[in-house]
Amino acid sequence: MSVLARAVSIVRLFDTEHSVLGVSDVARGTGLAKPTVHRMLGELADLRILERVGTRYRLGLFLFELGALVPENHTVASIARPVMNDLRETTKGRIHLAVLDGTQVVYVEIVGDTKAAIASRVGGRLAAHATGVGKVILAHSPPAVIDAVIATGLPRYTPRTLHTPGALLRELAEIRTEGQGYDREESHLGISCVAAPVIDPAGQIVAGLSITGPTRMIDPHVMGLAVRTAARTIGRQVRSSMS
Amino acid sequence: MSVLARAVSIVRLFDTEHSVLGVSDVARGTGLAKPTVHRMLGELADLRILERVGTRYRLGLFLFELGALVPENHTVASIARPVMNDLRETTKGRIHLAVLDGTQVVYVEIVGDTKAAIASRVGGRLAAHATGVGKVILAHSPPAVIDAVIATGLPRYTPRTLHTPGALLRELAEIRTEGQGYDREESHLGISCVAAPVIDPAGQIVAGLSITGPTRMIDPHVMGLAVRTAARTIGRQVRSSMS
DNA sequence: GGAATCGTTCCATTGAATGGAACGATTCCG
DNA sequence: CGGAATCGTTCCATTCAATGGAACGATTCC
Repeated sequence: MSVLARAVSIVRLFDTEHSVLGVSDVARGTGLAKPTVHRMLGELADLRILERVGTRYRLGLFLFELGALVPENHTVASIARPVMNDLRETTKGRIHLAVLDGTQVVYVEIVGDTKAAIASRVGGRLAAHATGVGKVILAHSPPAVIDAVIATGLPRYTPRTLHTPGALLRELAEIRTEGQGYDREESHLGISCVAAPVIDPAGQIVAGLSITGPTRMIDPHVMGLAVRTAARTIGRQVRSSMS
Repeated sequence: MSVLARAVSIVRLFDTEHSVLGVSDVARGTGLAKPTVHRMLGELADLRILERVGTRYRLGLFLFELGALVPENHTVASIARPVMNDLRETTKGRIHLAVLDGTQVVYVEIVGDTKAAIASRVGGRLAAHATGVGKVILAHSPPAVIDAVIATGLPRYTPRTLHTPGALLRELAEIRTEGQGYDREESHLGISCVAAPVIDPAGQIVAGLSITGPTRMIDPHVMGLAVRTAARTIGRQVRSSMS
């Protein structure tokens, strides 16, 4: 196993539930020997990837700086933020911007009350087939991308999650026709959204944008036009290549 | 030189001006042999730290996900955002939240028009002594921290930058007395700010908060109270340990 | 107060990593 | 348009960065 792979396996252990870890925690989590972990944690701290706190470690500021430079954040999210703020003001919903990564979506920006019952988190991931933003992205993706999602077995998150290939493919066709998609309590019970695709001037799907909230507060007919308009505004300003 | 150090030297080459780089670019930038760079870039791509685009590379989404978990972002910035939004609404300024890292401040959140003449960027750095947020943090830091800043030689960024130890120390004493600090065109000509310290319930300085804008739009007397109040609100909600 | 677990150090051994040489592919420029 | 320059890529003999068992003192737990 390479040194880089070992280092990444260490860094991956840190998450919202485990923000500070010690040598033995990491040795157990990675299966690496304690002296190896000890030496590697020290080196990651020297490189500012981790930060030492007493005898334990946490993720370091350098990762935040690098994260700020990743094109999805530096370019797409930066362009989207003002439009998302406007959408938030007019709809009072929680506005999500997400990109596809493999078979999951990663939330690159969220505007609105983060303490609500909705579990999404900037940097967090959810299965694409179970989210509105994910389904609008899939609707504009090549067949190989859709096949990969279907190959995950389409696990259910609520009883309303689409879990058969037929149901998903019909839904995607409908999204293409209508220009917008929905999460009808498919990722969380009680939570719904209206979503639209963010498409760049070259015609490439870049992200999904959605208005999310408690089901009783989401009016698809009224909000669909708003989110599609906002998605268009964002798409027009995103260059084809996130470089 | 260790493998991790080499990998970090590669990743450090990517910035706002160089978002996509090739094998030879990286070999020149790091001094590493091309086969070494080629193999390492491939491995960083496999680990999702970088992403391959044609025959070149860019920073990968995994770094964004890690960046979202860094406590300064996940905890401090998340707590601060709603208050910063309010401050933005009432003052029309650009609101900065920054933490100290060594002798520089790193901007962990910025609310307001990012296209303005102000060069700050989330994830970006500036010398602490030349910024309002930096000086309010220094005013509440141990002497060793201040000494380290003085040891940098206090470079000037504009003719108004405080560049002698005496001037800086007097300014820090005044900030302690008054409870707020200023950037009087010290980092950029034509740009000023009013700043206040974010102090947690344990009495520890955590961050600096500021209202920033063209000098003519910054009224210290009126805005000082607002930013100090906002900083207090944020400080009260931040736990002592960012864990 | 003793057992369990922590973090830390040492160093003989190992295999991951290196980079010069060479190659085909692509771009540049006269 | 063709040759030079530069690109990315592959090979593999050689090297030294990295490993982890053993052992230790420190700290925590019961």
